[in-house]
Amino acid sequence: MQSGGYLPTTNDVLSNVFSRAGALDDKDAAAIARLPCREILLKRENDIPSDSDYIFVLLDGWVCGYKLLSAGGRQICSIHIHGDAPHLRSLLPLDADLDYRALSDCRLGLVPAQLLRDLFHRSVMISRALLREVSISAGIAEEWVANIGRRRAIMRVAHLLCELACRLDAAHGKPQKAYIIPLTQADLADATGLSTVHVNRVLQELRGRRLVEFNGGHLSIPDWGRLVEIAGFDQKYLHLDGVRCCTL
Amino acid sequence: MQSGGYLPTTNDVLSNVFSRAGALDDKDAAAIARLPCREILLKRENDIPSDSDYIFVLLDGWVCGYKLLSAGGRQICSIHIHGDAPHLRSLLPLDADLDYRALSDCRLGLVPAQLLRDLFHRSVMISRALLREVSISAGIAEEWVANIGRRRAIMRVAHLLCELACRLDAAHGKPQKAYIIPLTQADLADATGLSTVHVNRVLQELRGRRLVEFNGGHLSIPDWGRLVEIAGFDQKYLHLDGVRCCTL
DNA sequence: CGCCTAGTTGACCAGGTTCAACAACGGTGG
DNA sequence: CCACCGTTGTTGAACCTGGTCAACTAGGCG
Repeated sequence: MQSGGYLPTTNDVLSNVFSRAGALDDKDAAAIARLPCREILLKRENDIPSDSDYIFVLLDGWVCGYKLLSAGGRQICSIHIHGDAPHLRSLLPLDADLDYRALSDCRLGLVPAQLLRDLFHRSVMISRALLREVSISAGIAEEWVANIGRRRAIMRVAHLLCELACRLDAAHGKPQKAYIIPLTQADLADATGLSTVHVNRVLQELRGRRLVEFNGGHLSIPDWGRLVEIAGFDQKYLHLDGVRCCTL
Repeated sequence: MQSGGYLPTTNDVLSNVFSRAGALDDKDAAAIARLPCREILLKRENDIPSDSDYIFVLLDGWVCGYKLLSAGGRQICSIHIHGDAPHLRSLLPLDADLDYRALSDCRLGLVPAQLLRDLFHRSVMISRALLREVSISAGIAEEWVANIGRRRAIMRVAHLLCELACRLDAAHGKPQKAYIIPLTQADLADATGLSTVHVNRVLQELRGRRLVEFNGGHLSIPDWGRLVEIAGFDQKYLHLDGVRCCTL
């Protein structure tokens, strides 16, 4: 886990997520602040127990949503950082499509699903916010389809790193000089549809071209402009409105 | 276009989509029935004009959501059939991530976006239904990520055909003997992240193994069980609850 | 008839995979 | 303190899936 001094609570994260679509009124804000939450710690590589009575939000650390294929192999379909609430989708009575796993040691907040569901039914702003979240995550998945389906290996990896850098900038509210990204090369491979060996070679190529340094979970991007260019990256799909993203 | 005698109206389609998450009360049903709608015809290969004042639903024919990449090439990220309302997501004031294009001649229903937005703000059932739709489409996009990222060419094509067959079955309310799928091999290629030449070879292989006949837009599946098996297909992610899908 | 689109085929090529071995590192237990 | 182990990253060589290019066929339609 990486965050500095201050530790956000589960209620903070929920209130932040729900107000992204527009300010909440006092009643909703109070209801969210009153939700009884519980925290748990999870070690890297552990699956998040899927308990349909609770929704988790990510307070600190990294999580991915993944699928194991019958043919063998794993595909990571989504990556989440502190402050994300990917699991909100499970408020709907749809079977879970994804399993979630900790990519780093992490801290999760658990909220009783039924209470959130009640909130969603009562408040227009909250249902709108939820819709917005799910809608954005659908857009990200579609960008991943395009990334994996139609880009070369080097572009794929560059594109993913661009996305993660932008989202970290947004989460911190300002452009970062360097990033802590606790993914292994195997994780990158499973997220980009490549083999770990090839991810390794691609990273060397990116390093050789002075575009990216990625070592031991530490990412730095000496030339953001050129990286964006070769990745074909356009951050619009992330909808990080308001937050100026990365250095231009 | 393919549907037989009866022609659903835009209001029919909306009411059907919105009641998938649970029965609508009389007030909502009436409000939907009262929405003023307009129909337009669109020729194959034409983009659907993106007018943020209107939401389109697909009354007849096929449509895809796609992206053009800066590196060149097109990726189809979603495919839609009659009765689908993919564009509902644009009720949110988020920039459109996808462009939509007719894969066949088709008939669209246009609904004033603001009226739908009002409905969404007033009705819990409708907001829930919308969330459900968007959530399912996110799940489908994630399955596509896994399909393109981690499956061989033959599995990818087989998987896509399985998905389309299931969705057509569901749209018609019962398993079909054969399917009309007006996609070219180039369309299949852009949806699966392959080249058209390779899609051609894969289709020959599938035909050679007596698993799939696909010619001139006509699909038949002599051995559904084996096709599902080699595709690694599991229809759960489509959430076509209630409709028994395809022949087992 | 000529044109355009969709499908088909062959030859060649390259991007990426696979396998295997090894290096670097940190953690753990004796 | 060191030996051992597991994990992650790195390298090389062989291989192969799938891409590219180019030519050709078959229909459909003005």
